[in-house]
Amino acid sequence: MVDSKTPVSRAEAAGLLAAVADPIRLELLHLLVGRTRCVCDLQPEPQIPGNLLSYHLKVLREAGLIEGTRRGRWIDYSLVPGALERLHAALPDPASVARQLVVVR
Amino acid sequence: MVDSKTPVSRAEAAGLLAAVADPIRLELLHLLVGRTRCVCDLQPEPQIPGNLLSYHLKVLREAGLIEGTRRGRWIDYSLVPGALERLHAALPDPASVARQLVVVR
DNA sequence: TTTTTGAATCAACCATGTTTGAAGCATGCT
DNA sequence: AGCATGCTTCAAACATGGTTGATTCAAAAA
Repeated sequence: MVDSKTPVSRAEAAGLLAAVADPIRLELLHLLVGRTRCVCDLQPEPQIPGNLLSYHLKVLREAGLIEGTRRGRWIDYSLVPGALERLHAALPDPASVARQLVVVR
Repeated sequence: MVDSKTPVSRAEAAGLLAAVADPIRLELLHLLVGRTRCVCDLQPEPQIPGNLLSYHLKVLREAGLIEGTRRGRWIDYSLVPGALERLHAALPDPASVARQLVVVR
């Protein structure tokens, strides 16, 4: 039974993975797992200039993985619902290997 | 309980994902799920020149995701055991979000 | 041994992505 | 209004990655 909202072409899947295939962006994603954070405490280790941080947030935003909402002077970022599921769905499913090991011959 | 053979730093994880964040390589990976194939029938759609195919296979090989063994004039490629699991482990775990939704605050 | 086949490698070229520095914009404070 | 803060945007410099064409290599066939 397959997730029907993921009709991902290979190109789309690759694009989604590319958004995350960067140490800084992967770190940002981890910082956002399960919580919302203001840009100001979204600094990875080691620290990076603010405009660079902005750039990487933009890449994740344009990939539809995160979203930001303004709160006064600050902008809070959080994962878009289903973002992690969509990422995993972009990868081949390990379970299908097991199935083939059983069925094929 | 965490998979102990995955002490992946963010940089390592990002590198692994980068190996797969390309439409051609993602397609190659899918072609190898559950079966071994000779390079000659590893042609993605649309077809690509042989040397380019070789290049992409090399990227996947150097990432430790696939391996090739020579059989006469041909070389058979297959997934390295655990390759798909390692890829998924490079992404944040969706389950941990659920946990935080329950535990936090 | 020469030729053919399947595949890898190399160097050059082109395209894309990342980083930097400077400028811009919205919000809130005085 | 004027100024400070938090964040984004822009253009230029730089680095990396993908593609191409030519060459090389190993194994098998002639």
